[in-house]
Formats: sequence, structure tokens, C-alpha cells
Amino acid sequence: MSKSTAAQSCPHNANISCGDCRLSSICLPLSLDTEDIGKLDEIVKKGTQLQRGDTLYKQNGEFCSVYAVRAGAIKAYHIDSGGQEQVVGFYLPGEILGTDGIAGHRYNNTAVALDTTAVCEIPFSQLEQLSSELPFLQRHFFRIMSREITDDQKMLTLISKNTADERLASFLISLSARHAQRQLSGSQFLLPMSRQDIGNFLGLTIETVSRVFTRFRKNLLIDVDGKSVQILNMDGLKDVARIAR
Amino acid sequence: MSKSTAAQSCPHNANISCGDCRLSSICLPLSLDTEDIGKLDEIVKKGTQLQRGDTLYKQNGEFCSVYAVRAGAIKAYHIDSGGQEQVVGFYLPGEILGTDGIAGHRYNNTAVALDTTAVCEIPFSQLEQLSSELPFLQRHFFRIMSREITDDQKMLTLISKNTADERLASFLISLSARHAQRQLSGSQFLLPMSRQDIGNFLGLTIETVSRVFTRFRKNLLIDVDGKSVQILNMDGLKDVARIAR
DNA sequence: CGGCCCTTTGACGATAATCAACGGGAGTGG
DNA sequence: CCACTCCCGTTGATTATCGTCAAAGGGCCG
Repeated sequence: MSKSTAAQSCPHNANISCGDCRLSSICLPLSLDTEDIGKLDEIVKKGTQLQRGDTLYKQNGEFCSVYAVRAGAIKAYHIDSGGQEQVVGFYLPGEILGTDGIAGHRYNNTAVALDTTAVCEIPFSQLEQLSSELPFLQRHFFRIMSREITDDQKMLTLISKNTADERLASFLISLSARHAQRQLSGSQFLLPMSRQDIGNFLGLTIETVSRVFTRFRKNLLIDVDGKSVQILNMDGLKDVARIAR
Repeated sequence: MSKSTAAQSCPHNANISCGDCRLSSICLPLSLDTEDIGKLDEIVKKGTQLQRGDTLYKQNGEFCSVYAVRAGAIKAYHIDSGGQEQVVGFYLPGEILGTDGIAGHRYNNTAVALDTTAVCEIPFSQLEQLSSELPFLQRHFFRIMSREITDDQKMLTLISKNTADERLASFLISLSARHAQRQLSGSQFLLPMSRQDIGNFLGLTIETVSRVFTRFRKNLLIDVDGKSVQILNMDGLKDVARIAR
């Protein structure tokens, strides 16, 4: 894990925009008391920059902080007692990871950077204390965790009830929506993860992922070239995913 | 949903033991300030009794409370936009459900009783407020939600990486462990849910569930007769589930 | 007693896994 | 600069697990 010099200017040296690193990093509503904002910013530690492959935290490592992704992408995976690896999530800018560690005081997953990635560390003990003082923050954190629960449950449905085509279409639509939410193109983006990671996440083999990509390309739903994806027919893709247009 | 007369005596009329309905219902450590216990008990509403098939809350219904199961069993399921139903959890005495509703102010799942079931309602707004005053409670609730997250992630692994045999074996072991935790027999218990529910939960068809049960019976791992299960060879079952003995 | 629902069992088929081979790009070393 | 290797991704052939379709048994309730 390597520290970046750029991160030095964030969040307390306000000479660069640091949107995702501060309040918006945990998706808070914008209309807040400036004093409260100040309190929250105080506990958000200086950002950290990770290189591709760097580990943010390790499964069974002591749980200290949750993290907000500012830039790049993080993969979280769990290795069970049988040695099986399961990718449990990809985290993009604006998203929070690490909450799995609260229950057992140890991280339940390992988090690695898929790209050059910037994160902000939020020490949990301080977050807890501040949550007691700021009701909106407590509520907000409850929501973040609740959201993670419902997301995981959606994944459960996706994997247990849907075909390979439906899973991959849903995955692409989810990535597209998350890009669009950040004011980026929802129709053209890069996949930060490997086919292996996608397959693992979706409960498919790498070969199946590859075949489905090819099938989508032939059907003019998307254009794929390596990590680059362009969605050519979003309605068609939603039909495949069986999601209302 | 029917109110029980027995529940009237709980939790504030102390003439019956009501362990699971009070603090232990959310698995709190026992060594607490009596005043704090009092505060918490005040917000836990009178218990409710449900008959088999009664709905505790409905997907998309307004989120008001989380619930602690005192007796019986609850099934939670989600119906997605495509009409697909996914059982996302079974809740036994001592377990908390409803946290999925926090994020969107609406329940994300529907919860129905599988048996005659007693629950305690915990209004969330009051829980939030009290959590701000009682740090241990806030921490505890964070943990409950974190636990739900890691449990869901385990299910993800189970469904996406394991065979039908492994899934069902893991399921039986989990039920056994949860019974044992409540000082009940871990080797002999009743399944409160149908084969259909088990199959849906584990991402299998009812026929596959039935066949696997039969296979386990033939291999003398368990004895099944309808809803009644007896585990004859726990080590063997753990081997099948690929869980360390 | 009859009907209904849940469960079991059997036969068959389809989806995705497995096994295998190959192509291309990146990095390394001669 | 080129040859080599390694990793990642693609494609093909075959297999296996589980789903689908079908039928029948057993328990419960009216």
C-alpha cells in the first residue's frame, strides 16, 4: 500500500476539489450545518492512494476503519474455510466498503485495488462516537449498511435465479448506472476488473463470461474490446436482464 | 396478523419469563446497567403473536420497526421487478429482522410466519434515538447489521460455488448450530419451512432438494421424515458441506 | 370419502462447467 | 530488436449437474 503525495492536499488542505473524500463520500445530503460538516471532516483521515494490486485491508485483519472510494476501483473478496474465493463486491468512487468488519472486529473480506485508486479512511471508533452526537450521521450510516444488505440480497437473487446472460446483462447495467450517477458516460466505460473477477462475482466461469460477451456483441447489444465496453442497445440489454426498461 | 393474549404479559408484566423479548433478543451482553436496560425495555413494544402464514410486514410497506423473534420462525422473501421470488432468510428465536427497510424507508422484503410465532416490535425511530444516548446500543445495532451483511455474503458463496449436496448440508448444519445456541438439540429438530422454501433459499428446485434429502438418508447422514430431521453423522455432513469438522 | 397440497421418484433435456487448444499483448532477457 | 514466456481472453468439444416434465403416494381438511 503506497501513500500518494497528491492525497496530502486532501481533505484538510482545501486547495483541490475533494468532493468524494468528504461528506459526499458517504452520500450525505448536501444541506448540512457547516459546523457538523467540520466535525465529520475532522475524523476523515488523509486519503490514501493505492496502486493496482495493493491491498487495502485483509480478511481477518483487525477492523479499524471503513473506507470511501474517491477514485479508481476496489474488489472485495472472501475466502471461506474450504479455500473457495468469492468476490462479494466491486466498489467505485462514492461507495463505502469495510462495513463487513464491524460484527467480528475483523474484516471478513480482503479488499484490493483494481486500478490506481484513492480512498479516504474513516476510523470506525470515531465514526461511532460522532454518530452519537450527530443523529443525521447515525441514521446515514444505518442506511449505508442497510443498502449493503439489500444489494447483497439482490445479488443472491441474481445468482440463484438468473441465467448467465441475465447475470452479465444486469452487471453491465449496474456498472452503467453507477457511472452515470457520477456524471460519467453510462454507455461507454472501462471494466476495471478481469473476466475472472466478473465470473467469480457472478457465479460463472471465465469461459462462460467470455462466451456471453461474444453473444452480446453478435447481437449488437454491446461493443466489447478487452476492458472497454460500449453499450449499443440499453433497452435490449434490459430486456435480456429482464429489468423493466 | 393476530394479537395473542399470552403476549400481553410481555415484556412489562413480568409474570412470565420473557428472555428473548428483552435485551437478549438483540444478543446484548448481559452485564448492563439496570437503568439502561429499563430504557431499552421501554421502547420494545408489546409482543405480537402470528399464526402460520400471517404477514409481519410487506415488501414496499412503510418501514417503522425491526423485529426480534421470540418463538417460532419467520421467512423473509423478496419479489423482484421480474416477478421472481427469492427467500433471503429464515429467522429463528433470538434473531432480528427488518433491517433491510432502513435504507429506503420501506421494507425490501416480505416477512411471513412459518409457524405460530411470537415477535417483539422495536420501533426504529426510538431505537435510533436511544442508540444516540447509549453507545453500547448503537454499537450493537451496527454489529447486528454487519452480521446480516456477512451472512448474506456467505449465502452468496454457498449458492454460487457449491453443489446441491453442499448447499443442503450447509443449511442443515446452520440450522443445527442455531438450535444448539438456544440450548435445544442440535441433532434433532423440525424444519419449519417447506421443501419449496428450502429450495428457493438455496437456489435449487424442490425436486433437487427432495433427491438430496433422500441421498443423505441413504448415506445414513440424516434421518428425514417430513419436517422432522435427525442428524445421524454430523462429521459426515460437515465433510459433504466441506466445512472443517 | 374426495380433493388438495406437499413430497417423492423417474425420465429426459438444457445450461453451464470442464477439458483443451490457440491467439494476442505485455514484460523480460538475450 | 527479436525471441521467449506468461497471463489473459477466446473458442470449440464434451460432460455433468441440475432443471423440467410427468406421475404417483401420503397426509390433512372439509
